Amino acid sequence: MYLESILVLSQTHDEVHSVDVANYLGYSKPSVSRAVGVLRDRGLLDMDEHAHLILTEAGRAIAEKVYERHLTIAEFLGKLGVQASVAEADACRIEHIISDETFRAIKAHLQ
Amino acid sequence: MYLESILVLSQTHDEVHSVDVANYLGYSKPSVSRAVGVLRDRGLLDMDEHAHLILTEAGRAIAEKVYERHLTIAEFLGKLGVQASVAEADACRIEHIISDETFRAIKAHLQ
DNA sequence: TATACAAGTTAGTTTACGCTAACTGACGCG
DNA sequence: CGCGTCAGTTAGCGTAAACTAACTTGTATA
Repeated sequence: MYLESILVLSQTHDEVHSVDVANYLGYSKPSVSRAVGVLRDRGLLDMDEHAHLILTEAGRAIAEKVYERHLTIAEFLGKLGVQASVAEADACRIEHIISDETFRAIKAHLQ
Repeated sequence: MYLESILVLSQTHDEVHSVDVANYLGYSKPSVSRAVGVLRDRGLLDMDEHAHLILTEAGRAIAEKVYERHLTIAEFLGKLGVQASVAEADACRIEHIISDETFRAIKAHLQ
């Protein structure tokens, strides 16, 4: 979720700070600070000297995978007749828990 | 998940014990014992003098709702072409997180 | 230049939910 | 009769991920 948020925010902001992620997700600054530390330890993002959050290649790959799932699932739910705002919210939860196989089936169904 | 397990087990067992739930879910006895305590405090189940687990009306309602979701989602994923065992596993996770609206849309689609 | 705010971190708390180890109590069997 | 086993509970641990309070630090402005 954090990686995905950074990716999404980077599409509309030149630079992404921890505080932007906190506002976007509705979390506290310390929660984001902790998460950034964990993700940095795992080699998924870096912070430059101005505290801008930069996804590494590995982090960007994960973020893009999750974001693609998000868009696909939300579109899929929309086609099932689910209201857009609800589809968004459910996509946020579903994107993290379904198997690759189920995701591929959903994607194939849309095409 | 616990309530749903008790409902499912009660379909094949005359009586459901904590240890049955533990085996079914692959959790330890203390984990089930704690969960049973929490669910009892919330008025969702009772234990009789022989430690049989009995769902209350409220508990049964939740268990049936979740179980219906499980069956419906698994069937839905099956129709999308997801392998049965994977559909089962994904249904287990999805059933707990989707909104009522999304569930209704899935159910309507099957009919 | 001093102050005040904004961003980020540190420290410590809470809740949830797994676990193991060890205790209690009932029950069957040699 | 006593002993082992099985079910359930208690106590305590670990991790994850949220929180608040309070600290640091850098920057902008009055």
